[in-house]
Amino acid sequence: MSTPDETPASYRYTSELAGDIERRWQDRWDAEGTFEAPNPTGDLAADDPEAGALGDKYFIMDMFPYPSGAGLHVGHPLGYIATDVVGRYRRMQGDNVLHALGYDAFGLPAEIHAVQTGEHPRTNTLANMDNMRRQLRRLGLAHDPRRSFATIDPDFVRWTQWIFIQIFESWYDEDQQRARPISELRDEYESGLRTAPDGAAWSELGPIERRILIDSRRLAYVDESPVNWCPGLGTVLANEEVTAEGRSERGNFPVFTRNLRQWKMRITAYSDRLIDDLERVDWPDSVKNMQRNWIGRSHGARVRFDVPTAGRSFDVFTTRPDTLFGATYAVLAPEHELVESLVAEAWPEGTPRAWTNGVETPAEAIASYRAAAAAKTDLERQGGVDGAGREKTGVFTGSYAVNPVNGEEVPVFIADYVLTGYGTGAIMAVPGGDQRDWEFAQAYGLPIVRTVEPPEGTEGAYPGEGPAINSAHTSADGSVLDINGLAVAEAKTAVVEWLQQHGAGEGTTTYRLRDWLFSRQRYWGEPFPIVYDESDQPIAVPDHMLPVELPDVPDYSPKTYEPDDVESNPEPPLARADEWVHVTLDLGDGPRQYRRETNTMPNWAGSSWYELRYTDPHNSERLADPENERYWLGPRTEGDTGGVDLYVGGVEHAVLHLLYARFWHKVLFDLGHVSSEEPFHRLVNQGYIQAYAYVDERGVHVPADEVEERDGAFLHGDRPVTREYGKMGKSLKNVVTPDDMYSAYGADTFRVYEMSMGPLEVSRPWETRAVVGSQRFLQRVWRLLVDEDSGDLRVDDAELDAATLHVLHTTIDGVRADMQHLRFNTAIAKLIELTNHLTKAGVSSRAAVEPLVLMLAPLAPHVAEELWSRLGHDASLIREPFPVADPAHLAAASVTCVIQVLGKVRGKIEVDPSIGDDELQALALAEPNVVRSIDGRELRKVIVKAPKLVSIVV
RNA sequence: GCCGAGUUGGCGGAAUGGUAGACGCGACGGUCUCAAAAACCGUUGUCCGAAAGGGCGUGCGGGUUCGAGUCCCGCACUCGGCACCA
Repeated sequence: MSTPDETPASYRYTSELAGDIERRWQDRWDAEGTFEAPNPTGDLAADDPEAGALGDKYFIMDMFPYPSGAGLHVGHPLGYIATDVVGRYRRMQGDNVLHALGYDAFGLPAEIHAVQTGEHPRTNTLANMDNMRRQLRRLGLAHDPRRSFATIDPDFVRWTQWIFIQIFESWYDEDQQRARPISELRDEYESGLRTAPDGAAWSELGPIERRILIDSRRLAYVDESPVNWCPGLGTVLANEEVTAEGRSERGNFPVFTRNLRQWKMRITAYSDRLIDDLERVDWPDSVKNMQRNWIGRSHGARVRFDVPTAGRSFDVFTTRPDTLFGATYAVLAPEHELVESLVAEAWPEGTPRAWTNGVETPAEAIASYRAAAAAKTDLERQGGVDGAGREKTGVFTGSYAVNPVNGEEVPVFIADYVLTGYGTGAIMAVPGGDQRDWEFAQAYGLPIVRTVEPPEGTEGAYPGEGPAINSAHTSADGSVLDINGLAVAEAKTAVVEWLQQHGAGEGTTTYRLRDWLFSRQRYWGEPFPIVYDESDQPIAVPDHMLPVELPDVPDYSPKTYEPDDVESNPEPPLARADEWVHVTLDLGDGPRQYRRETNTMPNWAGSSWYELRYTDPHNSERLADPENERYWLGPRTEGDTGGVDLYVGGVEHAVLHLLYARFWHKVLFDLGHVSSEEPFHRLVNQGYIQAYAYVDERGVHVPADEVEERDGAFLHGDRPVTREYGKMGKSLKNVVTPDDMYSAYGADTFRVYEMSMGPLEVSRPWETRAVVGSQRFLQRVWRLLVDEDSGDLRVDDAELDAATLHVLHTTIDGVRADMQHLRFNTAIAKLIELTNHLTKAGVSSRAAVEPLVLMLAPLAPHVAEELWSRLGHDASLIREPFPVADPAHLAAASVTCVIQVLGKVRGKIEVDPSIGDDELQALALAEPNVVRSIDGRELRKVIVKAPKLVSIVV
């Protein structure tokens, strides 16, 4: 039992006191609308809008969270705290800061929960959002609460669907390199300015043919083509959602390539702009590289190979037209559309048995090879995760094609090492220059011709640089192509030129990127604003009928199948909602029967445009008023892309969300709906907070907080356990929540600790026992200002001594620089040094502690506000100017000069900062230990960098 | 295989080409206390030395420089992305 005289100081900065302070200030901020950012126009405009009164803007965004049922662990807020520190710092610079947080609330976990419980996914999602809001509010984030939203809000869905319609109602004009309204394409067809790809005139087409022609050009279109079908999930998936192992990113089910009729978005039209505009944004190189890689632009040539016996030709794509003389056979992907027309009636005389797979006729051999390829998962087809050493298989078509540069007849194979969908789905095979072709040639006894001189001792294919060899031919018409001796680059140019002149090919560019598969067979997503009429062609739902809301259904799951059931077909849950699917609508020509699209959008839809909605979250006329969009996102200088000033989030979205959002934003830019060309101007990837987990000898995880470290060993009770490093998660029993930190230390300590652990971009392990260091720091600051026993203010108005002035102003200078560059860890270190100096010097002067409190405010806002108010200020410090260093106090009274002899430090002397070179050299040479080190040797060179360094060479 | 990032004490991490290890955790010693906790003060890369001082030290091997964690060349390892992409 404690007695009164044992009671600890009642005004110590404990977790209880911190909690009281934090809750009090959070309530006050809410009540006063402290973080509301005024808009130029609309419902969030300032009450007394003077022209230009808003000041400079700064728009900060976090990658918004998915409201998971598990709630937050201490890793989640890292980025939110960092952006909050920046926002608070910018406010103290006088900026109008837009910072808010919404919720990315459609998605699979809620749907799975709904399937299991029968509860509508909205119910559970809203409950999860409430819990997250509570956890985040306690952090004291300076968000404008009026601008929060969730992607499932009917108002938000309305504009997601509206954007879909914009994309649906537009086409990509390759000449102008931009999207244009589809009506302008129709006009061009009608006026004869443009003809259909097959040359048919508009006037000759029937109404349905016209619609099909137009529909085929839309940026959002329905298409039957190979897609990733995942029977285990019952849905199709985008390429970006399939792992390298050919499985679904969610659930890890096998994925099969199937021809299915699905919605796609023509993101490939933007390939060049998506690559080129990366130069114009301030993003980490790693993310830029991942996007470049993913889009996969490669320059090369398209070469036409004629097949005289079939009266057909096919194009191949190659990045190495210089090796064309070494093309000794050609390969088509098994799915290539020309395969059937190239298959010979019978095997030519003398066909090697290996080429036929022992089958009687080419048709049968091809059919069985194609069937076998179709039944394989992508992984099986690739023969393993590692590309090396995959066994090459294929079968001869029975036909020969003509190599255009030398007239040689080369056999045409199909083989599954050639992929449909990349390039032209057909290759010229150059075994001398490509390892895969080499392996195939070895297996099938095909000739190998080297066309680049390999280094001595080369075995196998040589894909490198070198002079061209074996590469000359004189055609029947007497024209000569001779590239022997040329280096690769020149040889490429020469061959492409020759191909162009002879109508046999041309230089071209291909991309790895495929169009974005946009439909999902799920319930919990945005319905498509699309209906079909009796001709089965899609029609956009008119704007005034938006949003198209999800119907209530008894069963939220799509039909799922055995994970490896290749023959299964997608069946979305909405297809079973008969009354919703079949509707009577008046689309301008009287009430008619229509059928609704029953797929839903992928959960990337909402995050593809949410940056826009923050700027004008309640606008019911537009997705954002142009004036508001221009103010917050518009370009600020000539050539600037515009976009969010700072976007912080995990690197896991490098090629998913960030690519999709850029694509949508560019479409909206082309169509004139936004003034910015890129959504996010500056991107920072925060690291992950990781954690140790412990496994006992049975391989079972034990609670991490019960493990003790003794003599380098880890023990759970008396049982030894082994340590693993990785994620924080329930199953690993190593979760630490923000709530744990709030109650043990308070939100400010938690914030300071997370920011002090290391650079924002770096992943690091969580260590709860180190948090106390940040608490001690805040306690020392508190103690500088407040008497722990009486609670009285200890601050006086004494003048600062020179040493304190110097420390104070170098700290201000350094902290400002660190804040500018998001180096919060070193900013905190400097604030700790200042605090320790003041503590040691016994200084509690207002002239020192006021700047300290202001500098602390972005990092530990609650305790800073509390101290600021105790210092006698009535108003919040949120817009108080951040301290500015006085250059007069940046120079120290004395400087430590380092004296090196032969590059080694041999002495240190304290000198006046304004000391001259000659005087300093004399002092240095007189220093006893320096004299001893020189040991009478002759001075060959003395480098003096006054006042910090003298370097002596003997 | 290709592309990118990284490798510094027991741990997290600091260092415009100029004192390597700021700041914090931990550990050790001390003050206060009957005692403990908290708080506060001090020590803490390593080896030799009583000390003064000296040797070694930023993944490895070279180089540039009066001087290299930092710049250049080569290599190893770790992490991330892509990958039968022609």
